Amino acid sequence: MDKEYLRRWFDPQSRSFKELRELQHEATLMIDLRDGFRELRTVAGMDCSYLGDRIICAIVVLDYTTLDIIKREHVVQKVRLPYIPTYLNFREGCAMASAFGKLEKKPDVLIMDSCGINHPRRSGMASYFGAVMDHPTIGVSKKILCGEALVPTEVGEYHELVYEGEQVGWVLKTSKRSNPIIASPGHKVSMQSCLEIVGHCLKGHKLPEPTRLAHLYAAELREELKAGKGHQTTFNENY
DNA sequence: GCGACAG
DNA sequence: ATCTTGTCGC
Repeated sequence: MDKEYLRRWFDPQSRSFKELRELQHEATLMIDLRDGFRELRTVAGMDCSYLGDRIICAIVVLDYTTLDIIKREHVVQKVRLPYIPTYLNFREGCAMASAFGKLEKKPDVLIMDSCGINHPRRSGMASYFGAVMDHPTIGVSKKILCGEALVPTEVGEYHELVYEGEQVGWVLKTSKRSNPIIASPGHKVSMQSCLEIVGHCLKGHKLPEPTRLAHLYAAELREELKAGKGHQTTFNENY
């Protein structure tokens, strides 16, 4: 994945929304929803936080069996696009690709704080990123972007999320007090494996460990930057 | 036109 | 996502 390749897929600069939609469509054509991993030894979670005009992307790699942390990486960049529903991949894509690129050993599967195929154009961040990077991904979010589902009320209960007559993910009740979460296949992960992998990573909290820990790490880095430690922290502008 | 809408 | 105080519950 050279810089030019990443720029083409993730940089929203000087591009119209029509062009961005065409890129999403192009990525969608590459999506494969069959399991594309050989074994599950590691799983990573990736999430972003913001500070002013900067975006902080954090990634945490865990041992799949024990869920212990193996590695953490992050990058800080300038934000290039405001938040616009259904175009999140172009807001956070550059930072995510850069942080992911820092990992010498890629995780067997990557869980992202976003949508997978549960997207109006089947191009949620997890699906778009997975297809472009050709890596197994799963999207986990806290709100439904599109689709409908029965509301699970008992911890452990889950239902199919359906959009335009097709199942695009799952809605799961993961903890007593919190609202259900949504899990959707991104790329190279089947609908069944998506449910099993996310279920395996649950540890009593609302979010699965990979994403929960990445979220905490991103928030931690944000506080460090705010405190002025930004210069001794990793600076990684552009891709 | 109006409301909804991942992070 | 971020801005924010107290508050209820395991």
